[in-house]
Amino acid sequence: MLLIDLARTSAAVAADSARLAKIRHLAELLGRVEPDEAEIAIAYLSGELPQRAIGVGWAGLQDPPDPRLAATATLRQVNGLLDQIKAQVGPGSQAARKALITELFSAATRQEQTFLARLLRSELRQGALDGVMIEAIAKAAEVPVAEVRRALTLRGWLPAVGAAALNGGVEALRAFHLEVGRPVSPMLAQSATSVAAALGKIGGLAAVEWKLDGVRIQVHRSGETVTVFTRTLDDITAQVPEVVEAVGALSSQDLVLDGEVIALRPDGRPEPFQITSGRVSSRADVAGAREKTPLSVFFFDALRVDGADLLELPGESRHAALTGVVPAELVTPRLVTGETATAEEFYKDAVRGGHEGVVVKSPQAPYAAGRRGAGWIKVKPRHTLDLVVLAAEWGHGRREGRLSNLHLGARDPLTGGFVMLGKTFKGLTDELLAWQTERLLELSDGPADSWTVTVRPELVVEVAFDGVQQSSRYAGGMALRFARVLRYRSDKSAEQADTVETVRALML
DNA sequence: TTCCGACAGTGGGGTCGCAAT
DNA sequence: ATTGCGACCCCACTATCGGAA
Repeated sequence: MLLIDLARTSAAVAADSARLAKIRHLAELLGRVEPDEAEIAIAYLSGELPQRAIGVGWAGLQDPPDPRLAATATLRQVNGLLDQIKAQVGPGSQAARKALITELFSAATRQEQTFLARLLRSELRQGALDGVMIEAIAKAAEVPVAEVRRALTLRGWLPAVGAAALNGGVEALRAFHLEVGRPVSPMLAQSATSVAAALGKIGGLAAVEWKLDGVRIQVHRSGETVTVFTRTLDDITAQVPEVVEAVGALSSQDLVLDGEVIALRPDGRPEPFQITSGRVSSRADVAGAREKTPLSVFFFDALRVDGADLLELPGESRHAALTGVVPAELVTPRLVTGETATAEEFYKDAVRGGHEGVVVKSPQAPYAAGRRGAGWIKVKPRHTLDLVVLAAEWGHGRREGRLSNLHLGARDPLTGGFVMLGKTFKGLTDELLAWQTERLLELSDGPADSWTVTVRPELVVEVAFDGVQQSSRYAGGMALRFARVLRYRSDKSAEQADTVETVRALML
């Protein structure tokens, strides 16, 4: 199959807003792909690379060569070049990758170049990724969608599942099963604004668990071999020997567990997320890092215990299996209750202990691998501040032509100026985007550069955020975590905005 | 007919490893 | 030694489609 076939399909998918039409376009293409190219086609058209990451990003794609006129590149050729690009390491690799990118783009037409650039930047922008591709695969292979979803749950990588469906039908899909050593996409949680709201969504009895501010892990054990995966299924076994030892010490030889690693201080309170994150991603001198910043591990779910797959079982049964093989000190603190007051007290305890909040879980829900299931609902406290807009950046994609990303500042009473605390683009409706674009252009005091408009500091915006973290990026040494806009405060002037002292007090 | 679940898109701060300067 | 880039850790929120109610 030719690359141009994919580029054309992608353009057609982008041009139709209806999901069913997108599915038709994708299924039509999958219906004529050759068996040995199915994996490549599915990967590209769902916005990922079979190589996963190849070391080329936004900067590496600047100044593409002139496109050619005839479309002759095949999927096999393109994918072979991507393999070569990924294989470049060591001194001179940047130039070597650049040369291969030039070779790749020189062999592409204009439409193919556009498709490749979007694919390599992970910005396909065709309104279809895995979710739509699953349906397209089912349609093209003439198998039930549920069969594709089930196989994906167990295999974790859609191109492999899709190729099996196209080439082997339902039987090939049914051959997928949970394998120790091969990670499963972790189940994710929805959010609620309060414990009461979360309990309301679950209805009746619920399990309430501490939400620890660490790194999600999935641990597999087969005999003496323990492997640790992250949320995106990366293998971090070498960075977390504490986890390997803890699971290796359990009596059960055959396990798949879901949990969190976190750096705790000697008094048991959590370190800031930055500390845990740094420790987990640090590959050099793990033993030394471990001395300084030991990791603790807590498990909250079990997907497999001693040969039994538990994914389909209710949450309570999985948790019973977990506590059957893991000692209490390695299990995330948890309470089962139907009482709102009891659950709220537990939540307050967690927050007082320095933790993120809680996850409220349905005792009945199965493990919805790879999905944001309604069976898990997280609740976290929310801080708010009234901050001043210092500048705004032009948006991309559907926000093109709109001022989108706001630079947020707190008042500094000492200087009479403002200290930047970060940016946010979240929480804005289309209506608000239109309004702020107009208003900010009125307040503009000239563009700082081609994508940022600086403004007179007059507009006050109420911002919600999860916490304040240390920052080397901003002059005040602080940055907001997960800032989002709640509303503009047209009733307030900049002199009434919150001050840096208020923010600094939140960091302690 | 209305409601709501699932998905895609739009980007945020921080940290590490690596290659280039 | 420092800098820039890519990848990945944490992530919130809105708009939209189409099936469920």
